[in-house]
Amino acid sequence: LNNQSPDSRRERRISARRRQIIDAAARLFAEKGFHRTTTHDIALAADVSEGTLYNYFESKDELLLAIMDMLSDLPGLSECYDDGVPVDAREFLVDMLRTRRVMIDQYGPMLQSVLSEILVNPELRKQYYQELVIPGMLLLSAHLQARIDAGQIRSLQTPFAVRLLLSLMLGFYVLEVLGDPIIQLQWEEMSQFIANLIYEGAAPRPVSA
Amino acid sequence: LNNQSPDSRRERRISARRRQIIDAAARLFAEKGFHRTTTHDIALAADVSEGTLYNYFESKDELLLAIMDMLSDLPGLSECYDDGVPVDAREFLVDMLRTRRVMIDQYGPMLQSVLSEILVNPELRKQYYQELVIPGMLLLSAHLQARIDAGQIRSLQTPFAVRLLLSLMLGFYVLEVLGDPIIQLQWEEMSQFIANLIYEGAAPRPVSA
Amino acid sequence: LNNQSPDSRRERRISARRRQIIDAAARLFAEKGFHRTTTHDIALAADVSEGTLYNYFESKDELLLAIMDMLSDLPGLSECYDDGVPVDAREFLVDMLRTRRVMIDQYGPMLQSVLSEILVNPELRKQYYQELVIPGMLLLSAHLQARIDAGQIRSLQTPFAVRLLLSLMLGFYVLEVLGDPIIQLQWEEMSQFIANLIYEGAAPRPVSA
Amino acid sequence: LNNQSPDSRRERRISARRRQIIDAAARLFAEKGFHRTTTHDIALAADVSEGTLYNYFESKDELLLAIMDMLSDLPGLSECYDDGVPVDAREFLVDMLRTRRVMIDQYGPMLQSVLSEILVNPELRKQYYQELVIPGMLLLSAHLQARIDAGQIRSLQTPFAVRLLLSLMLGFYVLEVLGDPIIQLQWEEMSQFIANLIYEGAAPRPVSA
DNA sequence: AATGAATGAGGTTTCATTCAT
DNA sequence: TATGAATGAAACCTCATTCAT
Repeated sequence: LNNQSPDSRRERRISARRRQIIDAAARLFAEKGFHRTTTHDIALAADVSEGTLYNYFESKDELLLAIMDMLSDLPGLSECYDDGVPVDAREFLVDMLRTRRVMIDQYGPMLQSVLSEILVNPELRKQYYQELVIPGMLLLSAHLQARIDAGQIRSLQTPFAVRLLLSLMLGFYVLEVLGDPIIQLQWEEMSQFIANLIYEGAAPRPVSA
Repeated sequence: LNNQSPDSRRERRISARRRQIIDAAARLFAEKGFHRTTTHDIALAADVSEGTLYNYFESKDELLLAIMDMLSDLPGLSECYDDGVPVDAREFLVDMLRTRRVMIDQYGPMLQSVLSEILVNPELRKQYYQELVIPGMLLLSAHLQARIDAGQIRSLQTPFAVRLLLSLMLGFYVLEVLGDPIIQLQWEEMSQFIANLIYEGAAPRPVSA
Repeated sequence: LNNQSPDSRRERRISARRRQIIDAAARLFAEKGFHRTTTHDIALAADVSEGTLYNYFESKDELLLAIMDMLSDLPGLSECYDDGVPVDAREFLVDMLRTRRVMIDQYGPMLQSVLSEILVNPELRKQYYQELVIPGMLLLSAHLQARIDAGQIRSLQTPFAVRLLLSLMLGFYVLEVLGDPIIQLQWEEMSQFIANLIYEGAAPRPVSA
Repeated sequence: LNNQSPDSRRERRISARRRQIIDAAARLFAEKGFHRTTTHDIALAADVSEGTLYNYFESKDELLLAIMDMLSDLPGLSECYDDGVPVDAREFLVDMLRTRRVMIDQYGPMLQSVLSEILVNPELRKQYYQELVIPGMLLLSAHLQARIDAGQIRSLQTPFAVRLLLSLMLGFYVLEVLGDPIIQLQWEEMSQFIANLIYEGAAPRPVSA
C-alpha cells in the first residue's frame, strides 16, 4: 500500500519544508522588513533550526529571491483574466480590481517585503521588472486589445493604458499597506467608482436632450 | 557690516551642515537602501567624520526621520495646484502629472529611501501617513471640489477620486523607479493620454450624428 | 567452497572501507588542509554517506590519527635498508634517497596532511615523534653503526649523523611540496651529488702528488 | 617640544598596534594552529577588541599573510652572511647554523604557523616560495660561490649544494619543533659536527702517512 | 566643534556530529 | 549497515555608537 515511490515522497517533503520556511520568512519580512529579521527569527517562526535554513537556501538573500520566484509563479496572474471576454468592459475593470484584492490578501506579505527591497536594490529591481512586471503587462495588454477588438472600449494606446492600470493597482496596494481606511474598508464601492469613472470619464455629463 | 548676529550665522551654518548630511544620506539610501548604507558611507559622502554625524543627528534612524520631515515640509505640494482654477480640467490633470515629475526629479531619492522603509516599518508608516498622505489628500480634495463647483468635471465622490489620483501617482513613481522605459521617456505623451482618458472615459465614442 | 569464515570476510570488508575513507581523506587533507576539508567533502570523495564515516571513525580527528597510524605501520621504513650491508657507503646514501623518493610518491599526501597538523598540535606532535621519528632514528642508527663497523665510513657520533640524514630528508620533502623544480626534476642527479659530497667532503681536494 | 609631527606619531601608533596584534596572533597560531585560534583568542591576547582587529587587518587570512610578510622582511637573512668572506669554510657553516638558531628563537613562532599552512595551501605555497625561498637561495648561492672562488671549498654544483644546506636547516627546524632533545640541547656541538662532516666527508680517513 | 580609533553586541554562515528511517 | 536531514554551537565579521584628543 506504499504506492508512492520514496523519491516522490522525499521530494514532497523537501518542497513542503521549503514552503514552510518561505512562508515564515515572508511573514516576518513583511512585518519587520528583510534587514530587521534575523535568520534566528526565521528559524524560530518556521520551527526549524538555523542550520536547517541553510540546507534549503544558500543564504538569506536567496530566501528573498525564492519569495520573489513564488510571486512570479503565481498561477493567478494568467488565470485572473481568463474568464473569457463576454462580460462588459466596466465589469471587467471591477473584476480586475476584485481579483487583485484576493491576491493581495494571499500574497500581500510576500509582495510587501519584495517591493521594499526592490526600491533600493538595483539588481533585484531588474529581475523583478523582467519576471513580474513585463509578463503582467503583456497579459493585460492582450486583454485590453481583446476588448478593443470586441468594441467594448474605444481604441487607445495600449502601452499607456496598461501602465495606467498597473500603476493604479500598485498605488492602491501601497495605500493599503499604509493603512488607508477607505481602501481597506470600501474596496468594493471604490472599485465600482473607479470602473465607472474610467469607463465614462470625468467630464461633465452632457445633458441628454 | 557684520549685520548678522553671530547666532544667526551659527544657525545657518548648522542648518547647512544638516542639509549636507541629509542629502548625502538620502542619495545613498536610495542607491543601496537604508540598511546597506553604513554611517561610514554617509560620513564619507557628506565629507564629515562619523563622529560629526552624531553631533547633528542622534542616530541613523533619526537621519531617516529627518529625511521624511524634509519631504513633508515641501512647499511644493501646496504650491503645485495654486495657479488658480481657470485652466480647464483636462489641463489640470496634465499639470498635476507634470508637476509631479519635477518634484520626483528633485526629491525622488528621499522618497525612494523613505518609501522602502515605510513598507516594512509600521511606526514610520503611521507617521508618514499622517504627515504626508493625509495633508496631500486634503489639498487634492479641495482642488477637486473647486473643479466640481466650477462645473469643469461632473460631481463625483471626492474621497474615491482623490485616492484614484494619488494611487496613480504613487504607482507611476514605483514604475519609474523600476526602470520602465515608457514612463521614463514618454512622460509627456503619457500625461496627455491619461488626462484625456480620465476626462473622456474609455467607453466607445458615440458616433455623433 | 566458502572457505572463508564469514567473520574474516566481514573484517576484510570493514578494513577495505576504512582504507577507502582514509585514502580519500588523506588526499583532501593534503590538497586543502585538514581544517578546510569538511566531513561532507570526505564522504563525497570516499563515495559513502557522512553517517557512514562515523561508523568507521569516531570523529574527524580520529581520521587524522588513523592516517598517522598508517604512516607508522609502513613496512617500508624497515625494509628499505634491509638489503644487507655489502653495497658501499656512497651507494647506500644514494639508495636511501632513492627509496625515500618512492615512498614519498606513495605516502606523500598522508605525510603532508599529518606534518601540517603536527607543526601546530602539541599532542599530535608528541605521538608522531614517539611512533615515527624515534623508530626511524633507531633503524638509521643501526645501519650507520653497521657501516662504521664495516669500515665503510669513519667513526662518527651517530646521534648527530642520524639527525643530519633525517633532517636532510625532511627538508627535501618540504622543498618538494613547495614545488622546487630542481628537487622535483633532478632528483637522481642531486642524490648522486649529495652522496658524493657527504662521502668526500667539501674541502678542496688535495692535489694528489 | 612637540617636535614630532602628529602624522608621524599617528603612524607609529598604528604600526605599533599592528605589530602588537601580529605578535599575539603568531604566538597563538604557533601554539594551536591557525584554524584552532579564534579571532576572539587573538583579540584577547593582543588586548584589543575583536572589532579593532578588523580595523587593522581585513580578515583573519590577511593576518597570516601579514605574518608571512614580516618573515620576508627580515633584515636577518641578508645580514647573516655579511661578515665578509675571510673566516674559513668550516667556520662559515658553523656560523650559518648558529645564526639560524638565533633567528629561530626570534621568529620561530611565525615560521611555525606559516609553514603549517603552506603545506596545505597551494596559493600561500607559491607566494612563500617566491618571496622567501628563492631570495634565500640566491643569497646562499652567492656566498657559496665566493667560497669557491676563494678556494675555501672545492668547486661544486651550487644549485644542488644550496638545496642541501636549505633542506638541512628546514629539517632541523622541523625536528626542533617536534621536540627532539638533541637538536634542542646540543645545538652547538651538533653544528660543529655537521660542519666538520660536510667539510671533511664521511669517508674513512686515509691514514696519513 | 570635529575627529576617527575603539568598542562589542549581534548578525550570518559553517560544519562536525547525531539519529530516525 | 547505510543514509542524509536536522541540529546548534561557535566561528568570522560588521557597524552603529562612543569618547578621548
